[in-house]
Amino acid sequence: MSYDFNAIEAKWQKKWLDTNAYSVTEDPSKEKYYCLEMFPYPSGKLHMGHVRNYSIGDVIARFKSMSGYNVLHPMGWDSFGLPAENAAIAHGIHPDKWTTENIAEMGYQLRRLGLAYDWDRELATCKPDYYKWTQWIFTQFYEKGLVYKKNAPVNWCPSCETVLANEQVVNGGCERCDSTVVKKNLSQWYFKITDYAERLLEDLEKLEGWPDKVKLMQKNWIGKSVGAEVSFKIDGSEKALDVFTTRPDTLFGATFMVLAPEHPFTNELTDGTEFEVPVRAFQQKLQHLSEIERTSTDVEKEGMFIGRHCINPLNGELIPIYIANYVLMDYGTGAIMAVPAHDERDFDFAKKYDLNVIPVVDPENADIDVNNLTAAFVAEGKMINSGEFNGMNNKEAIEKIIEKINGMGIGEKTINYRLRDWLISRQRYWGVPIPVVNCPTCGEVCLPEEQLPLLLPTDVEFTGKGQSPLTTSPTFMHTPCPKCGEMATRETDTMDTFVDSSWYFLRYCDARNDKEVFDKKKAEYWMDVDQYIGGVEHAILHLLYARFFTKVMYDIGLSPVDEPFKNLLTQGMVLKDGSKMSKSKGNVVSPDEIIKTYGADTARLFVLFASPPEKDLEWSEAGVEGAFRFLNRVWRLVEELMTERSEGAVNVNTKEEKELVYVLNKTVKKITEDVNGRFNFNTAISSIMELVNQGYHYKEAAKDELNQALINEFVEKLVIIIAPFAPHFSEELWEMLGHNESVHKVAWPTFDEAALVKDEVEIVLQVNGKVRDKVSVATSASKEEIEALALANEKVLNFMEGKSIVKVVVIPSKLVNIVVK
RNA sequence: GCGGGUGUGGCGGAAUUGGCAGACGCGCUAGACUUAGGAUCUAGUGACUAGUUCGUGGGGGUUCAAGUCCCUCCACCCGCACCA
Repeated sequence: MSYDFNAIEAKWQKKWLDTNAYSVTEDPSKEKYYCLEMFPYPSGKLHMGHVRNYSIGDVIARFKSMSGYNVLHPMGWDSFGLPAENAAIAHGIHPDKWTTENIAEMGYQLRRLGLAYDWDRELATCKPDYYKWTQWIFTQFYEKGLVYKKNAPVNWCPSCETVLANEQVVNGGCERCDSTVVKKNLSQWYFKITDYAERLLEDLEKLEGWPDKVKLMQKNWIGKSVGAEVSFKIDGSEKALDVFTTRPDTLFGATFMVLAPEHPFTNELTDGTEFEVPVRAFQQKLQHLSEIERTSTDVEKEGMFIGRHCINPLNGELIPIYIANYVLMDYGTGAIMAVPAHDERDFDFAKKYDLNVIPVVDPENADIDVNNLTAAFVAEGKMINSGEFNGMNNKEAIEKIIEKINGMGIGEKTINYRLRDWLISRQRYWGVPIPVVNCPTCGEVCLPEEQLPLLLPTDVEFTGKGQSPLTTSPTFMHTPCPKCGEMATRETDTMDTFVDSSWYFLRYCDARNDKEVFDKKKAEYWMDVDQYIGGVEHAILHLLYARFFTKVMYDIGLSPVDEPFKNLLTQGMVLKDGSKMSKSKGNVVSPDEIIKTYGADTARLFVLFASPPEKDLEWSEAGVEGAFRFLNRVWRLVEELMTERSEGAVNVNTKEEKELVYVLNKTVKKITEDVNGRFNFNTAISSIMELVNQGYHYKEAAKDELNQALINEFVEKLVIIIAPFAPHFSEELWEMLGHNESVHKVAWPTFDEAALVKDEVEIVLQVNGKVRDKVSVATSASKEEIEALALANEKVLNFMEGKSIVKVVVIPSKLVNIVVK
């Protein structure tokens, strides 16, 4: 017979819900703890990744709460997005209906897992009471000059028929549907995240509680390069070509210039010349390539001379101008000075087109042989072929040459970032409408706060083709200009859903506020998020955008902090048979089924026990059964010991009793350390298992002479320390033990340091580093006593026979190593 | 190509400070209880040539002592990918 998890879980879930058990308010007398898991997209059903994510968060929240913190642990829905709209197109269900139903279903599943959320703060980004404030924040950013509209070549997914941010293009394909992304010229809205590039980079250092991996990924994504912009006069023209280089020291080695084929000078310099036709052909060819074909390092470098030259400002040499596929328009100035001797890419290109190679940096101990170069020399060295700079270390020359060109008025030190501005326009319905109208007289006008929320219209057609569905709504499109009252047209783009999730953690602080975005006082109490938990797939996108939003809102005076997440835990994936659970692979295990068969407590316990949180977790049906068996084992033990206990002071006499007290204290210490910041839930649970095993041993050994006060302490502490992991189970046992208050309101147990000191310790005896025997020694024994004991040990003597002692190493309370020869 | 990570029994994983490798769980073996056992309890379970043996991806090194530190090689995973 197993314990009746169905009845127990239903009973306590109802009670927690009816009593708002985990709802919190600001309480200045208590220290706060904000525990947050990345909110889900309501796709239909929870998957095991959710179960894992939320189980981890729940243990932390419950543990912190029992440790005396005022814990904010909210949940909500990232509920705008494409799948809802695709469902509308495919099945004729309105996205709002589809989403609402999914939220209901998944919300039920979350409650079924027994997660300790403050449901009073539940939010959904697709609801007007939330997106009103997303729109309002947009207008605040607009006022600060951090939002702008620009006509630019953008990443276009032909299948989703929408624009994608750079971050949403994965291997040249759409992050969502994998279709090949193409470039398209469109007028689009951007957030000026590049204005914050330096701070987003610098402040990574503040984030001590973040995994290095994530910080490094963000650092690389921001991609700061320090260098110089240099102006090269074009021969036979008044114009000059600007290039960015990180190696101004190699200026004398520039033997050709390369423009991106889209560079405005390309056409300007070739129009009406013999080069016009071939250049156009080359441009056309590149345009038809996908992003990945265009930019992959595997693609062979290709280009052509366009008939003109630049003049090297330092030595007056004429340098031919090329266009080539490997120079990108949207980084730096879209043009480079090519130094084949010291840059791999330029070297490859020069080899292919037989261009001049002039080395200007020599390795310290050898001379470069120009004629036999097989690769560019990219390391540090000594300047050569560089006029007045010869002999200098090249690092030093960087500074000197920048000084020089600065003095000539043709260049200066510059910093470039790989990070691009954040394109937020989406030609889609199911998102936040951009709160802007285009007025024939006033131009672009943001809606004032009293006109927000700008609601999504309902009279739209979902064709899945062409422009934003909002253009099909006659009631939406036309409106008086908020400034002059003349008839104007609305923006029809909606915002990228990453905008919605960039500030939701702030809204949780005051989720029901309909007067302002949130009460700053409340945000001051709760922010920052003490622990954020989610998948590593959000290492760049979501986490970078959320940091950006928080910084801007901090600068505007809205957010009390300029970094949102103090500590970040990135949990691994849930795998089955070695690969990620997916419908197409047919290896999905549904949380519902597991809960039905074993209960939520078992499901939680398994995902926490099977693997440390940041590693991938291999699903195992046998492992789930093991977790279930363990809970039953605890249940029986508590049930059997329940009647054998009595309150009162614990007197410990027998060896068995001492051992139980020792293990009990050790376990409390271990779990506290494992759960608190280290998040080793797997070892925390294994130590509870050891404690339970010890409980059985004690029961067996003591038979009829059970120490009733000790049993009471053991049973109660056992139930308490299991509480964060198996909340319903422990709640029921706690009630059976005669308590009226929830076990989750009980203070986390402390441990007695003194109980961890044993009278005797086991010492390992080694001869030449190999274990030969183990002996029990009084903990207080001196080094000399231990050594004497070791040297008198029969087994040790056996192994020393006929040899002489070289050295004896004694580590108190641990081991003795006798080195013999 | 660049950057980061991982590698321990039949399996998932422990070993937090250089100090007994394999905690805990799964699986397996045996016993007890039982009409029965896919329940439960108890015991055992790294390998073999059974040793003063070998063993943490391979090879080398430092140390009285190495999964842990150093060098080197291999395999797999993740991120970025012509960023001048």
